Amino acid sequence: MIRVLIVDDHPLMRKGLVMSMSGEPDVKVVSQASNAEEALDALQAEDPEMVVVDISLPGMSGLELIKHMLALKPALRILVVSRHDESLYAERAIRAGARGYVMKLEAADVMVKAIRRVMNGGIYVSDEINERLLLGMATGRDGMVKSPLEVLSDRELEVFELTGRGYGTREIAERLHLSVKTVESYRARIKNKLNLNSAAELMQHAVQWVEGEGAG
Amino acid sequence: MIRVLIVDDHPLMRKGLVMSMSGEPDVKVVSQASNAEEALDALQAEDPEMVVVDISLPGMSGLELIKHMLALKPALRILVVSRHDESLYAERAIRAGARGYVMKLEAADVMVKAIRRVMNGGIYVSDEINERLLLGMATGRDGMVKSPLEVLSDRELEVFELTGRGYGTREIAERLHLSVKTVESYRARIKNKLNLNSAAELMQHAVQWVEGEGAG
DNA sequence: CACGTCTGTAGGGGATAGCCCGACGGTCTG
DNA sequence: CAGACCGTCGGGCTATCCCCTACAGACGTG
Repeated sequence: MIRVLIVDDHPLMRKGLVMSMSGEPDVKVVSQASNAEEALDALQAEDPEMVVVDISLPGMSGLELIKHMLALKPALRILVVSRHDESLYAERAIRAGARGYVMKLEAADVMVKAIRRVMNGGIYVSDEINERLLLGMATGRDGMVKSPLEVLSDRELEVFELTGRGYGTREIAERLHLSVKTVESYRARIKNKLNLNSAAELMQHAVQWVEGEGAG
Repeated sequence: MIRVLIVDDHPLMRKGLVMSMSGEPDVKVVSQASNAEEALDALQAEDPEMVVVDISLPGMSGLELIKHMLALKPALRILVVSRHDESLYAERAIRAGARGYVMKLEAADVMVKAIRRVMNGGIYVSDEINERLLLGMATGRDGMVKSPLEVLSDRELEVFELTGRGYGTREIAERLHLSVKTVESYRARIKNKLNLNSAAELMQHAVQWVEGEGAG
């Protein structure tokens, strides 16, 4: 029996995930959470074997959540679902320790397949992503298209995305539970990495990027 | 019996939507579609009373789809679900003829409530959005989103546009040969007119507007 | 192994921008 | 003609920006 915790801020999506697993007699959803705090609580309370987690939680702290959960339970199997088809999110997720990455656009049977693969000790990503990951490893991870996703660190990317969604420095700090000063540091580093000269330019590019990614 | 068509590009979300309605004996999902074309086909084939549609579809936007569907079946009741908490989307959706707007973040019972309200001839939006619409009506305008072009004065629009191009207050002042204080005044008035609460939000909307030149 | 670099976190301090006030003459409109 | 909107600014307080510094852990590379 595989005991699963679901973490997604969309109640309807949680329902969809539950339903997609309902056909599997040996898979049981033991708890659900809608944010990182609830997820960590549920992790302690229910001690599931697997967590299915949306990386785009409010505050986009999905990657952080993965790291925290693995710090608490290193043997935990984590499967990421995301609305992003951006394969670099997958790469980040895997690097953070997740065992699989499934796009929400994919059907329910893919979910089940991914869960089984992960429970058997494997890693599940789409063929396309798999190829890119292998390619990246083979070529020493450079020579691809330069996008914020490539250059920015996890934390920087979170700040970048929230910036693009119209949040101010203070709001971002609150959302990520960081000092305003830390957020300022990230913004400075982002500007540096992306060759931007002012906060206005940073905002502009962040908004454009978020728009283009369909994130939000 | 309310016959419902579901339009969403996420299979899991469709499952969630179906599940959220499964408790209602008089509501039946007769068809599902993952894009606008399928939706229009299903509309013709099944002739449902209601459509639950995600506005963020690939390709043709949900708003366009709504207009097309209403052109074909004017009596159709359309309920929009969206991942955006952006109230601008809700207003656009209602203006396009939808009878309701529900965020995916909200729970299943809200969905059911919204469906019932809409089927009874009403309109369902969140309290917050409702308040904004009423407020808009109370202050003269009919609550519909007007493009910045319509609401803003010439000078305000210039500032808005330059803001969206990534210029800071000082740069704008220089370009327009104005005092920084004057530019600040315009920005304040713009925020007021567009119901924006911070400089970050202003930037965000300005960038989006400049990008799409007012299209949604 | 030591050294540099990247990352995550954060503070100090001066410069700047944002934000809430008010103001004043002009235009347009009911 | 009163009232709203428009273009234009200032005062003054706060928040943000921006540049510097710091430091510990990870990571890599000579």
